[in-house]
Amino acid sequence: MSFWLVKSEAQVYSIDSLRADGTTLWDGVRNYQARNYLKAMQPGEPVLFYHSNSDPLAIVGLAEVAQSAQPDPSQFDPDSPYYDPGADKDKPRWFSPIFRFKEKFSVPVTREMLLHTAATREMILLQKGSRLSIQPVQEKEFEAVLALSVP
DNA sequence: GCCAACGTTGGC
DNA sequence: GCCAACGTTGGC
Repeated sequence: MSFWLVKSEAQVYSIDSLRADGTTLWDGVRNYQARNYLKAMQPGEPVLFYHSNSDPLAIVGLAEVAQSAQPDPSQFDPDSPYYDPGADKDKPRWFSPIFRFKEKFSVPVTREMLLHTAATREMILLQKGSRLSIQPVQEKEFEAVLALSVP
């Protein structure tokens, strides 16, 4: 069982968008390391949902993997901003799991809180220059985030 | 708005 | 295969 964190800009796709949709195909990721993590995700695994480029910067809720990765359809769509002319239908380059909404935290777990908590201070999210939009999270970090989300 | 940290591209 | 130029991410 692995634990994950995904980043999303609140103005683009927020935890409220996910709650409204119920489930969503996580398309458009065009980074190989992130792609490898997406492919490793298994149904039922928990996914922390982080708002980047937002105020507050915070983990705002919890999702889970509803379905493991399938070829990302946007790579084949010339009208999509995520179109990849180098992608081959027989050998897709990019993959998308489906996430399911679980909960929106009543208390957003802010970057500030994470930095000031011993158990979360070392998260990849907080490392200087880390731009990975899909990250593995240690179990102890995951548990600490849930604890912080309880008022 | 700035800029550091990366990832990617393309000329050689 | 190197590396400079460029584009993007994302915190501040």
